[in-house]
Amino acid sequence: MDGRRRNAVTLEDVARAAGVSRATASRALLAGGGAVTPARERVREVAARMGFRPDPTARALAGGTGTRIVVAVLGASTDPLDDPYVSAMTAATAVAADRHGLGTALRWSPVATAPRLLAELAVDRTVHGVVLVNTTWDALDAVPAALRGRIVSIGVGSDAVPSVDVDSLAGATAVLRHLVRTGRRRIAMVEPPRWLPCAQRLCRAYSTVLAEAGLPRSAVPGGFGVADGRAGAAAILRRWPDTDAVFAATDAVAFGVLEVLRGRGVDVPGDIAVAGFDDVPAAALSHPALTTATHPVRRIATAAAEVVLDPAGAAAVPRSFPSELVQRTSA
Amino acid sequence: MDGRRRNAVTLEDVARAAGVSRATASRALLAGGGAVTPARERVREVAARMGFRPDPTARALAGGTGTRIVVAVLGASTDPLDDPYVSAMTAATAVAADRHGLGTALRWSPVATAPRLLAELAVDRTVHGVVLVNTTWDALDAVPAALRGRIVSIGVGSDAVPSVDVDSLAGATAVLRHLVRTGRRRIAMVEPPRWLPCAQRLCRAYSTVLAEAGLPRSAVPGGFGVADGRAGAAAILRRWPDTDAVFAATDAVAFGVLEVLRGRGVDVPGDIAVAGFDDVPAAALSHPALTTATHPVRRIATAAAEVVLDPAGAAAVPRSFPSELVQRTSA
DNA sequence: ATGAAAGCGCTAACAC
DNA sequence: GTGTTAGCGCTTTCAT
Repeated sequence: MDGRRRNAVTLEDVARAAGVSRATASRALLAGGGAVTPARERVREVAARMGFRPDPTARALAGGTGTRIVVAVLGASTDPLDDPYVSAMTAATAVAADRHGLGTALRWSPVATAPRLLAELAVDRTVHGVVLVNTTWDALDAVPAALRGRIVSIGVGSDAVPSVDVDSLAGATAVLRHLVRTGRRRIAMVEPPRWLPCAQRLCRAYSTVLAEAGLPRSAVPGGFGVADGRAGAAAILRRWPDTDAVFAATDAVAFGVLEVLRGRGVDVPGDIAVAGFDDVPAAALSHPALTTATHPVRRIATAAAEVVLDPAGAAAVPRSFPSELVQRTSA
Repeated sequence: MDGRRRNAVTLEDVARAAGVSRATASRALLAGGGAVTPARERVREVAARMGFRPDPTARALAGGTGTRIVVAVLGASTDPLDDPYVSAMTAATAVAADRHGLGTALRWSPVATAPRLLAELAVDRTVHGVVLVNTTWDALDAVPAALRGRIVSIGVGSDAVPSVDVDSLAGATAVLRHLVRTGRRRIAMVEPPRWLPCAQRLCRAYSTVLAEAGLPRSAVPGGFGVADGRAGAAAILRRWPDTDAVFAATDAVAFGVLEVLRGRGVDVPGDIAVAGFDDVPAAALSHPALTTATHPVRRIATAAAEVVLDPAGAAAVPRSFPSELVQRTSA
């Protein structure tokens, strides 16, 4: 298309200007906290003055480190692209990676074939790091050794795989306590999918809070989507007609619940309170506006990206984020 | 972290197996539709048999082509990350780029400094191509020559910059005709931001359809977001109390309008019909469910990515996508 | 058309 | 610690 682009100022230039070899210049610029030799300082200064920007591509080729961080989404649905949560996560990662001159890729796999996906990523020379979304225990066990140190999980982690997580137990507890505090006594729940480990905390919170309050349990299995909410609501109303609150495992599920209740002329929150989980953009816009638990998706994604982009500084990255009650009008 | 990763099968291996030099093998694999020499065929066959996957990183270093396609978003807001449309676009691009072993980056710039952003991208060796979102005429004029052939615009284009677009004139016309057909006679509009060229088509559709029907115009300036909808609705009700329909330039704006109407006890669609534009996920979930125009965001993003990823095959990529009325309950 | 050779810009062994 | 020497895997002159 256009003439070949050459790099503005290369390491070679910097080295020459600083009066050292390329290798020394390279080390001076790379070394995290090594000794503070005069040469090192000089190189750094010269590089800064000349506006040297290391070429990530060359770096990747020489070092065998890749050029992209891939967001690997495990799930039942065929396209995580329709999931606002996944899109937001990917976009935030794309911003974070950009700051390091790297790119981001989005790949999806059914939960069952996660091991194969991980194996592929492990041998792919273009992948710099991996962010696992919707992590399962099996997936954690299947992480190849070659991915160690450059993979991070959103949700549950393991000895080998660091994680960035949200305190969903606290968030769910806050939501449920809110329901109890506002006088609800027949609190039903549409559960999250069974295969997602970190979602089980919502079930724990449900059991705990209801036990504390001496209230009866009434939970039905569910999933991630609106359809699960519709089915769940129908089942709940059938089995426990005296239900006065529904805790949905995700906002999408809550929307399904709201739809069914509206269809049956049930007043929300008058007759039945409804609470979701996630605080997607639509939550604030629904009618009634959804009471839910909010999560800093952007900060979570940024933290995860940081962990794989700069393993050295990973220790300084916050790994746990809050899940907090947002009280709107549905509950 | 882990041992150096080497490529499974390199071009060198293929060349040797095919009994030719690396250069020949490279050419054989690259040439689009050159002559069909026996050697070329043999190389291709051998490569396929050996499962050769060219290393995008090496390719980028040698050829000066980059490793990532950057989604450059122009806008007034500080973070396009909160915009579901931008997130979806980025995620779809991240999937498309992945198929070519490349990554995606997301970068934002105020409309005013678009030229600077474009200049930066033009000299950045890591960028393979650019997808411009929310393109303005000024931005098109500012596209550096070095970006020619590897930049595509979503929305308006120019001689130098190909575009992937949606037929928003048709979509808006369909929405407005629907309002007229269902008996609305005082149709107001909350306009899109003035600086976005492709959005002006909605204004054109509004003028045309209303003129055709012999109806009076009542438009107020607006923007992209919920707040613009709130302000717009208030202004409209004040100036034209007999309004019986509102056409909002985006779904978010429509949500703002709905909020105000609900607050004033106006029945939608009984008293006033409301229609949006875009069909974001929340549109189907709002109450009343939003009548709007739907756009295949995913296909649009994929097409745009394809244009910059494979300029040779760009001619075969669909460049215009439909904008179609989705009738729900708000109008 | 093909091969030999020269890089792309950087990192990493290896000696000193 | 520093310089020297090899590459990383591919594309692209330049001769032939």
